Amino acid sequence: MHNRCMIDPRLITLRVFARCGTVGATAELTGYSPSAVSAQLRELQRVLGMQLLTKDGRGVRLTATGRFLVAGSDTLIAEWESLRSAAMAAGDQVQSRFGLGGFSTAAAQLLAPLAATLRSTRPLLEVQVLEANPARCFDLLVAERIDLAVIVAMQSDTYVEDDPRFEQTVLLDDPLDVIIPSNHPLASRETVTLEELASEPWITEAAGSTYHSLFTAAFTAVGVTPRIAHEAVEWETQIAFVGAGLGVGLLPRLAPLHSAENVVRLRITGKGKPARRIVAAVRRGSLASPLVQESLGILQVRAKRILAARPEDDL
Amino acid sequence: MHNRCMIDPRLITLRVFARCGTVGATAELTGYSPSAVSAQLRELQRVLGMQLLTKDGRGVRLTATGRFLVAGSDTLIAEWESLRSAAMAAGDQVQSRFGLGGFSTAAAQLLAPLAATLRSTRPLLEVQVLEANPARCFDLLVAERIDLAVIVAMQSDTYVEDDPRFEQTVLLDDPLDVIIPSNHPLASRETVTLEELASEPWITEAAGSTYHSLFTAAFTAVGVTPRIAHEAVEWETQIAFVGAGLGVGLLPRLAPLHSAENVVRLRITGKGKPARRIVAAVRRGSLASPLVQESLGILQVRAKRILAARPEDDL
DNA sequence: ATCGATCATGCACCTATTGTGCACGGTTAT
DNA sequence: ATAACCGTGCACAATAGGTGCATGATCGAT
Repeated sequence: MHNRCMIDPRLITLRVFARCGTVGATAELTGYSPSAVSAQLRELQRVLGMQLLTKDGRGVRLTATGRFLVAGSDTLIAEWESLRSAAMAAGDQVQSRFGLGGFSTAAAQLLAPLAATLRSTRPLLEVQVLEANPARCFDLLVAERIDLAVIVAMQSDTYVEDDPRFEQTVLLDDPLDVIIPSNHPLASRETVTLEELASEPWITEAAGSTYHSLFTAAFTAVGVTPRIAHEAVEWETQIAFVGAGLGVGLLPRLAPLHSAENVVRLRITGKGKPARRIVAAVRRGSLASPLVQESLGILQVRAKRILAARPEDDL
Repeated sequence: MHNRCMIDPRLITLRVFARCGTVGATAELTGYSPSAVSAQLRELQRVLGMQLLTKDGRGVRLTATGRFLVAGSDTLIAEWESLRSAAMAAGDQVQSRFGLGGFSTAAAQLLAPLAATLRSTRPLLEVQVLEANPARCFDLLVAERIDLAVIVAMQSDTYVEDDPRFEQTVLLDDPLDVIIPSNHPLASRETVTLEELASEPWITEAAGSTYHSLFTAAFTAVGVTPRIAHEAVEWETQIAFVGAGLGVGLLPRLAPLHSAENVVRLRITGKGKPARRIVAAVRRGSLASPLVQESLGILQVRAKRILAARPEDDL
């Protein structure tokens, strides 16, 4: 289970620490115990002869040298990933472990089939799927726990498109639909605009969550300020709220609506066509790896099939 | 004493193996036992999931994948050295170990003072000097046993100026003199040309040795084919041979002639002014390291002082 | 062909690196 | 003041990783 990476695991630990800021969180993310993380970082400083950490309140903080090292290590990691991938591709070799990460519907609709396919085409490959939210997926990528993540990219999210640590591939744009109670005046319509629903009570996720920013982005695009009446965490909960007549909500096309008979799904028309973008992310440099290539191919096919299954859709 | 490097030591071992071709030689060079090297390479293949070695007769040989990996790892190592050096420089940090390598007179005249200076300016730095011939110095650099080498560069040698693994700095050009018996007809002269000594019996090192190629290069430059009468390994032996009237020889200016009273040293004039070029070599990327910078500075000063001590010389 | 030399590797054994679990001291929030 | 949190040191345990020797395989020389 240990280092499949050529870079000293302690440096990886330092990188994870740089992301989450505390020894405890680093331990949780890497799978080590807090004392192990502490010892690793101490050893790293001793071996390199650098002071990387300083006491800061009840925690520790990276020194300037530490930040410098972490920042510079990005290209180092990418270089290694690139080399490893190229060597795997050049030698027609097989790797033994492959970690996947993803979030909710993405995981269900894309990762599960991918894992199943890989399991059949490469019987002796050990595939592991971890469900985690996008932010954690990136952490897991950094921590080398997973090799590929399928995540939802926000337009206005903290993650930047050109992070030197990752490479991303767009899989598909999943449009957001509106779900309203079946006894709603607009329930017989095929399509609506967000403006028409401006005065409705909305149901969304808690502020700060992954989908809340998607929600607000959709409305700011059309210049409407929605009234948020309720908050739900799971899609199922939100659907139940809508079914109970508490309000209306946004639901990605990929999220199934099977169990709710008193809720209808309407497509959104107008200038603001909100969508969530589903992308695959890998560590920078690993794109050339045969397994990553194959996986991306499978995901692309799956995405195309999903798009094709839609009746007559906007591109 | 172990990994001061962030790159997996097993990859370093693989790189050393790529240079010397046998497990035994790799073990000797890295300081491990043969079984350890064997186990390391086996582990490396298991972890990476690549077949890097193949049986070849009674030995093993790199596969195409293995060669690819080794070739690509050059930039990876350089990248790390560069990062480490930059971090050291940025953070005003000190490293604890510093390995020097060099050859014969170079070691004596340049490395010894350097080591002494470093020992005084950085008391808690552990300086280690290894005497080794140029080829082995490069091996030791690859094996991370030393960090800086002072070696003699041949014009027509196997090492290439732009090896992606090393960076080299010219320290000084050390001209070759002629040594002849003091009862020789030309002994009263100040200078001679190689043409004048074309028919003399020459004393040099065995073919294939470091200085033999320097020797032949000097003569091919003036279009003369010398008659090699005797072979000697040490300068002292050669000088003794000349003193005994067995022939004449070439001697670098830096090699001292103190103990021989019946031998005279003559400068060479004419179009072919043979010289050996003394250069400092480090792993590519480590030039930015404060210690390397300081060391190179000290060496340059020392080289300049040596040049200045010469009466009136060719540039 | 035979013998010896050379080379890689497996095995038994040992060392020491490295991880865990728990307790402790310092720091912040209530 | 008390409680919660964070990082670290320590005893102990696991295991990765080392050595030394014996073994098998191959090549060169007599």
